[in-house]
Amino acid sequence: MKIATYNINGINGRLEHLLRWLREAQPDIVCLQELKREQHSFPESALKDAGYNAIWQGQKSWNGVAILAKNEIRELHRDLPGDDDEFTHSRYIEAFVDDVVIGCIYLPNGNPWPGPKFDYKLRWFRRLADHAKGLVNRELPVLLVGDYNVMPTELDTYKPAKYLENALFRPESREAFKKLVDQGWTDAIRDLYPHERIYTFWDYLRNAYGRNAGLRLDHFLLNKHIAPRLRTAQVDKHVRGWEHSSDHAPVWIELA
DNA sequence: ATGTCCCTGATCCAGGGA
Repeated sequence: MKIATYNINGINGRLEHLLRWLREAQPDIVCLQELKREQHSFPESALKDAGYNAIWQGQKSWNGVAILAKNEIRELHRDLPGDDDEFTHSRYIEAFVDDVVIGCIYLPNGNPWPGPKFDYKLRWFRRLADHAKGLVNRELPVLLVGDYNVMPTELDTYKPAKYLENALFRPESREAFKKLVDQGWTDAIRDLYPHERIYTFWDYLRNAYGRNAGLRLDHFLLNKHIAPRLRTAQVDKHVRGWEHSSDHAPVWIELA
């Protein structure tokens, strides 16, 4: 089983990219982030024609998450539980697909630090951790997949010193990610490749992709009922090199 | 500070977000 995540940075102008990549990669389940499209205008039929069912939580202009799958999708949540008026962004959707529970995550960016956006990121992180605590020990395979907007360690950025004041690399953000993982999750890519520099994002600025000035922001967290099934992982880096691509590349793992 | 790209809403550009 192949499970992927792709921050598409606007599905409006990127549907053809998505379809092209789906054709070549043939993932079984895909988590998408940054749809930047309203709920009613999601390209459901184009994806259906491509062989994928979908559930999604859209929003005008910003955010937006979706889960695609070749098989039946049973929706569990369209947001993190709780009806706090503070959290109005479309950043989480969760479903039961095949034999797994999968949460699709688009964590707030949080820049600039310090400031209200950074505080919001940490509050959102706490809310995710509260929910994750209830999932990690479920007697089911569970995955929390998506754009965490965190580089967990110095290995996850081409130039750590440059990011010390960046919300994606602030100690508070890294600590929040570590606390989440320490609940009992496996960071799939780091587990398979403990010492390699692996990036999933290259900024549009300053020819970052050409210089391989990347960041690892997109992560797969696996609970103990699925971590032993992990076989391989890959970043489809070439997709970032396509014309008018997203600033993220698709990333996938293969499970036995 | 800068660079680039996507989005919106009001003009063919500015401002917010990443």
